[in-house]
Amino acid sequence: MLSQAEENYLKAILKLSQKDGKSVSTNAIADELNTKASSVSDMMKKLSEKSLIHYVKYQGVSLTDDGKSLAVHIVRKHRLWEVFLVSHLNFKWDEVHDIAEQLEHINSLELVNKLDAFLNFPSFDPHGDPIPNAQGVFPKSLAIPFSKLPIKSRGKVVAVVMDEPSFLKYLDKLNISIGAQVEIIEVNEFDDSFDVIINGKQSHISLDVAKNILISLL
Amino acid sequence: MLSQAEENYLKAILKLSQKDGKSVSTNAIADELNTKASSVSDMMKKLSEKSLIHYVKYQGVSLTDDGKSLAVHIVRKHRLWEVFLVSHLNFKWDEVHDIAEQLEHINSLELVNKLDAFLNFPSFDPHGDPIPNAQGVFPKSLAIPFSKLPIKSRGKVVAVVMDEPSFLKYLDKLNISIGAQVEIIEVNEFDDSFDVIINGKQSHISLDVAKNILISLL
DNA sequence: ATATTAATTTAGACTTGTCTAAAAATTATT
DNA sequence: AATAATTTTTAGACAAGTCTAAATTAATAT
Repeated sequence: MLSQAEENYLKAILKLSQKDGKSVSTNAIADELNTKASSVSDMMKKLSEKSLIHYVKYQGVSLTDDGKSLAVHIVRKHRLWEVFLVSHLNFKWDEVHDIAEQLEHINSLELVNKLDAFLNFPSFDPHGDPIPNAQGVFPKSLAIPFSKLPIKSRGKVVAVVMDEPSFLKYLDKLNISIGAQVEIIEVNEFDDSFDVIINGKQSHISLDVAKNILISLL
Repeated sequence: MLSQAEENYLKAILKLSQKDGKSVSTNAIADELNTKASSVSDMMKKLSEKSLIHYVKYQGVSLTDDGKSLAVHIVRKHRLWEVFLVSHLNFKWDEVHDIAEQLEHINSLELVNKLDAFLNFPSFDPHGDPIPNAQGVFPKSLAIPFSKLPIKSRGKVVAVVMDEPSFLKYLDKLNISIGAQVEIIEVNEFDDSFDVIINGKQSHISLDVAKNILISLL
């Protein structure tokens, strides 16, 4: 049985190692968890003793198979709860993160699997992030960043990379939601912004925003 | 913001003061929470500092208005989650306690109230225990113990007093569930047991069991 | 290749919640 | 009412998780 703190560290390491390459640095973890590097060092010792991470002093860490499957399971819980909150309790997609952060630590395999069934085994959460199945396997998606969508080809929004509420609310304002049809009509070189069409209506977005929207080609 | 430990103490004090009279003893709390009297003493100081209990050394404790409303809110969450687990996730009534014990500590007023609405504002949980509303008011019920049901008058099971899984499973075996029609046809003085009719079928239960089943007269 | 800078770890301290053992207060007994 | 038994509290210790400040290792720059 892991503590919530330990679970949060595993999750952070998973997230960072999925984003970047292999080994994750102490500082990166401290950043991700808003804690201090010294606290991370302490915890790395503990997780290493439990064989959940590979840890060599000063060399960064990576998850063991055990650690990874625990971390993936936490992500699974987080995302399933997010689906529940949005699709059954009428939360908006920018409101669910903090609550799911708590719910992900509820401990009951039976609960998770029954929730999964109740929700009809969803493959993606409200932000389009993939939900691992009971075996820990992530569904594949061929999404590309909106910023890489070839000019004049049409795509469908399938996910967002960031899930900060402020960003999600901004997307709401732009009328961008999962499933929206989009197209780039022009790239403005001087400020790296895009003229785009969203569900038929012309609009304008920055590179930073475009990078955080994932598209599947139509 | 209270810790889970603090919340559990408040809940225990509420439970004990609802059962017995007024002031709750250190030992009773220790018993209820499977902890030691010395740990209780420590925590009583802390809760008292936060004005959640009235505490005079060696005199037992009682909840303040603040403490009581917090405790009631935890009970509310616990019971709402139990309803969800049984009515939407197909758990049995003897399986939900431990999971609800975890879920009751999830912190989000909005979540609780949306869950309440989603469940259609239930008044009783799967064990027949009353669910306080958002204002902390418990629904009234006129239930009496099965053991006090007058002979030959018919009643309906509305709640159980104990919620230990073993007891609930035993009730399942006897075909006793919330809503079952019951009647006492004879009291056996020599062993304080009852000959009863449950949903039309004759059966036999002990005083201990009968005391833990609550009935409303039909 | 050595000096400087940055990253990481250690040492020591603090908080929360728990425990055991001993002391103090209350309650029960005769 | 004095003593015995029980209950409750205190004192001191410990584990988990965090922090600051100092020390160590690694990386970078001259």
